[in-house]
Amino acid sequence: MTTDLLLAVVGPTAAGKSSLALDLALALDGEIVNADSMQLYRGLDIGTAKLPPAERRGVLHHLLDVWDVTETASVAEYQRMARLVVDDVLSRSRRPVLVGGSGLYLRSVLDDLTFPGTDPTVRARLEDELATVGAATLHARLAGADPAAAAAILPGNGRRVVRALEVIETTGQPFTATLPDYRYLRPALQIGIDVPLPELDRRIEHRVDAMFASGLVVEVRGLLEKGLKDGRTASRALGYAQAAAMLDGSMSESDARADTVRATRRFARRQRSWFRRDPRVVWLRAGPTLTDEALTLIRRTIDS
RNA sequence: GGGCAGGUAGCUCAGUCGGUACGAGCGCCCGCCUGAAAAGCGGGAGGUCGGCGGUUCGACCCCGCCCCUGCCCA
Repeated sequence: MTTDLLLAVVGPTAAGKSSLALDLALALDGEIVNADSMQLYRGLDIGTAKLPPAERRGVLHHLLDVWDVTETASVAEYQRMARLVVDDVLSRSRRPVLVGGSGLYLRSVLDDLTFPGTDPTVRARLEDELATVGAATLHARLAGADPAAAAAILPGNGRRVVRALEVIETTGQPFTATLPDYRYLRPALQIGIDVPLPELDRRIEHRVDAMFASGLVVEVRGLLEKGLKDGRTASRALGYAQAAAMLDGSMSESDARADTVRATRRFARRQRSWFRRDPRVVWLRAGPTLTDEALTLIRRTIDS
């Protein structure tokens, strides 16, 4: 009997995670813990498909609206917050239900990941170098300092090369460039929602249309006044970047919409490949019996 | 009816002064991923070059006819 089982609802965007999570939380005395990097932002509502308070059916939601749009997202910070929340929920004998499509964020909670610290000064200097000398040069330097990391990071991936160099410089330790094996820190069950690709693509298109129709552009106009442009992460959110481009006249509305659909589809594929890789995810087909199947699976897991 | 431009990867377009299409961007498929992860990075599959005929050892590139698209003239 596992009383402290952690639940997670995962899968690509627009698969129906929020809805299933809500059903599960209602049936199991659960509380939702957001694991979506963009829903952590205050004000990113329509474009992130954040469930409006009125539709939360009384279920407690954690880790929504905690970052200002100008802040840069950070898994490490999310990890700290999420672990505190999970412990708190469990301490009240409630069941945490993590929901979100940010794979690394999920793993930062479920698995034993430790993120080495960061140093803004070192980071800024390296990013500056990246801009001037290019990724290949920095990768060559990495090869000298940490051959294993260099072998694991592709030379063109400037971002990761910079991060690796930053860690090596600030900690004096080599950079671990590969994720740890799939092993839960504490009992957990990840339920993946499986939606056939053509169907998923259709849902994405409808969702994007609905977002534009229900005021995404107005939302973005307001966020721009709050400094969205200065936000390194939030400004790149799907739909937000496009709506902003539309507002500054560099993109037509129909292009913004089409580009958002395209980018979201690509994103969904990246999510799929991330979650499919994790052998622990139990996939259930989207459909009318999804909630029941999930509940059966959960009860069986708890009793075993 | 006449003139001009053009018809090359799913799309937009390069290209070969005749010698097996060097293609590019986007899209598509697949994968990677430890402090930006809705980000970042990589791999792959797709064209026989509008159609027919001719010239030539050899044509996508030359010639003829035809079809299609756009613009112009009438």
